Amino acid sequence: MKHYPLKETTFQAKSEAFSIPYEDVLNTAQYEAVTTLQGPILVIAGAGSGKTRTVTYRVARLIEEGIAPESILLLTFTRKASQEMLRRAATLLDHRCQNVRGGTFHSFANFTLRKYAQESGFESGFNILDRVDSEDVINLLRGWLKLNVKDRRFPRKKTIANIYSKAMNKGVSVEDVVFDDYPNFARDIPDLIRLHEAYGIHKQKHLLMDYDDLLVYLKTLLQANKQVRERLSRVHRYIMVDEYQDTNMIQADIVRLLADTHDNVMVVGDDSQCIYGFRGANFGNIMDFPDIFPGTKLVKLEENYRSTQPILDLTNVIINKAQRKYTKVLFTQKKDGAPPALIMAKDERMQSEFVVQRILELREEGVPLDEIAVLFRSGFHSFDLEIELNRSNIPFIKVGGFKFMETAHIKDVLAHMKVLANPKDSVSWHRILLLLEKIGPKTANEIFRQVLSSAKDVGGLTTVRPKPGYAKSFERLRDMLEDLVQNPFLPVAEIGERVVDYYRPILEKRFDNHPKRSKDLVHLLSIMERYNNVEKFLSDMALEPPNASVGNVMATDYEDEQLVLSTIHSAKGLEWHTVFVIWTLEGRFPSIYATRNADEMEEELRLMYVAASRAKELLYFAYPINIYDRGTAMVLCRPSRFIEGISEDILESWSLTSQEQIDYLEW
DNA sequence: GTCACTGATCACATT
DNA sequence: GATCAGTGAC
Repeated sequence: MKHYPLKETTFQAKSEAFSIPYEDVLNTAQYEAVTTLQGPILVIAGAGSGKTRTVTYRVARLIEEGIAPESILLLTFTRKASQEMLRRAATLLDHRCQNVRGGTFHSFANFTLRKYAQESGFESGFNILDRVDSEDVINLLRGWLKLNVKDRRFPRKKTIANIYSKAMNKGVSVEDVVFDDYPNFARDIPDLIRLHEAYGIHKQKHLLMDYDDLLVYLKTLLQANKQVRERLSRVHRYIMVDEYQDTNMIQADIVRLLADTHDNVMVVGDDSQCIYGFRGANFGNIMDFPDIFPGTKLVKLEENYRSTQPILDLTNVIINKAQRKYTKVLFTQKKDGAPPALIMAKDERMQSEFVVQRILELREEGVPLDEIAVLFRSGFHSFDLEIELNRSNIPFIKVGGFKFMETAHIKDVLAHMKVLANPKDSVSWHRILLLLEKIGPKTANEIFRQVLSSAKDVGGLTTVRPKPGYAKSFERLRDMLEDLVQNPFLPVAEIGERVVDYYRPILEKRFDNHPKRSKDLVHLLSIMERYNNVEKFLSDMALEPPNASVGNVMATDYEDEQLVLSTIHSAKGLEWHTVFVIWTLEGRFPSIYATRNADEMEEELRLMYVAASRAKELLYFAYPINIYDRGTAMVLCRPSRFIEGISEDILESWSLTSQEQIDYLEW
C-alpha cells in the first residue's frame, strides 16, 4: 500500500458539547490545566491537590476533543500509576482511554530501543540487567581485571554499582561521584574508571542494558537521529509527565526531544516532594521547565482535598523548615479533625505494641484495614512490627524492601530463559553454569567462551566436551536448552514449566527451605501465563516486577482487606485514612548517613513531608528510645529533628502508660 | 579448580 | 544477615 501524506491537521472539528461537565467537577486551577491542550504547561500540584484527577480529566478531555488516544503519551513513575489513571479516565469517558500510551520512562525506552534497534546501534535482542544483575557483571569484570587481589580493600560491588549509576543519572564523571560521596575510595579512582569503561564495553558486546543505559541510549538515539526524533515526536503529539520533580536531567532531555515538533507537553509535579535525589532526580527540572519551553503556562493546584486542617497545619510546619522556598500554600475545607500525635516508646517492642493496639481499636471504630498504613524510612524498620502483626493475626502487605524478583531461586529460573532470549548474556550463562556441581568460575567462563565462539548460539553447548566430573549434570542442562531451542514457538508458561522441572532438583539440593521457594516458582509460572512473548515477559520482570516483597506476593491474590506496610518512597502518591510513621528517631530518620550533607538532609525533610501528607484523618509518629547504633557507637534517644519542638496544639505528645500506672494514677 | 569452611566488615531509599 | 577475602581438603 502506498501512503499519501496529507498536510497535518492539528485539530479536528471541536464538538459542541462534552459528555463530562468539566466546569462543575473541577476547581478553577484544575479546570485550567485540563482545558489547556496546546503548548507547554507546568502544573505545580501540592500534596493531595487532585493531581491524579487533573491528569485523568485531561486525558478524557483530549480524547473528547477528537485527538487519537494513540498520540497521547503519559509518562509516570510506575506502571501502576499510569494504569490507574487510564482506568479512571476510561470510567469517566469510555474505553478509548485505554489506548493511550502509558508507562514509565524506562518501559518507553525499552519499547522504543527495540523498535529502532538499527538506528540506536544496539541490537534488539538485548536483555535488561536489574540492579543485582549489573552488580554481578561488575563482579565478573572485577575478577577478570584482577582488581580484587590487592592488599587494601576495593569497594564492594554494590557500592561500585551505586557510583556508576549515580554518575550516569547526574551526568557527571565517576571521579566526581567518588570525590563527593565516597572520598574514602579516592585512591581507587583510576581502577574504578578502568572498570567502568570495561563495564560499558562488556554490556555492548554481550547485548546487556542496565536501567541507566535504557535512558541514555534513548536520549542518544533521539539526539543523533533527526528522522527518528521527528517521527516519534509526530506520533506522540501530546505528552504528559507525572511526578516531574523526580525526573533526572536525562529524562528532562528526553521530554524536550520528544516534544521537538510541537511543544505540547504538560508536566505535573511538586518540588516539595522530590525524594529521589540520590538517584539523580533534580527538582530543578521544575524550575527550569519554563526556560526550556518558552511560553509555558503555569498552573498551581493549592487546594488540598485529602487531609484535615490539623494535619495540614503540621505538614506546613514541616515543609517550612526547608531552606528552599516552597512555591505554594495549601488550604483545605476540611476544618475539623484530631491533631497529629507524637508517641515515645521505651523500646522497639513497645512501639510495635502501640501500633498494633491502635490498629485494633481503629478497626473496632470501623476504619477498614486497607485504609491504614504504617510507613518507615528503610525496609528493615518494620521487622519487629511484622512479628507483632503476625501474632495478632492482622493481615498485612509489605511494599518495598526485599523483592520477590531478587530472590536467588527466581533469578535462577529467569537466567535460563534469558540465555534463550540472548545467548550472549554473560551473567545469565555464568549463573546457570555455576549451579552445576564441580563447575566454578573458571570452568563456567571456559564453557561460555566456547559457546560464544561456536557462533551457534545456545546450540554451541554441543561443541563443549565436558569433563567427567560434571558431564552428567552438564548434559541435562544441554538437553533441556537444546530442546527449547528446537521449539521456538512454545508458550511462555510452557518454557517456564520445562525450566522449572529441570531446576527443581537443583533447588532441593541448594536450599533447606525449598518447599517455600518451590511455591514461589509455581507463582512465577502463573505470572507467565499472562504473556505470549518471552522477551516481553523478561522485560516486564526487570522493569515492572510485582511490587510486593517476599512472602506477600501470593497473599495479594485473595486477601482483599490488608494493612499496608511501606517504605515512604513506595508510598508516593498514595493516601490512607490513618497513617503511622514509625522510627521517627533522630539517627534513623533522618538517616545517620544524611547528616553530613545539607542537600541530603533537605531531602530527608521532604521525605518526612511526603510521609505526613499521606494521611487523610489521623496521623501518628512513633519512635523508640535507647537504641544503640553500632556504626557510630551512640545511643539514639531523640525524636527526629523534623518533628521535634513543635507546639502541643499542632503536634500532641503522648506517653505510653501501662495499665498498672493508670490504676495508680486514677486512684 | 572447586567447595566448604572461617572471621572481619559493613548495612538507605528504586526504575 | 550478606558479602568478601583467605584457608585447607579433596
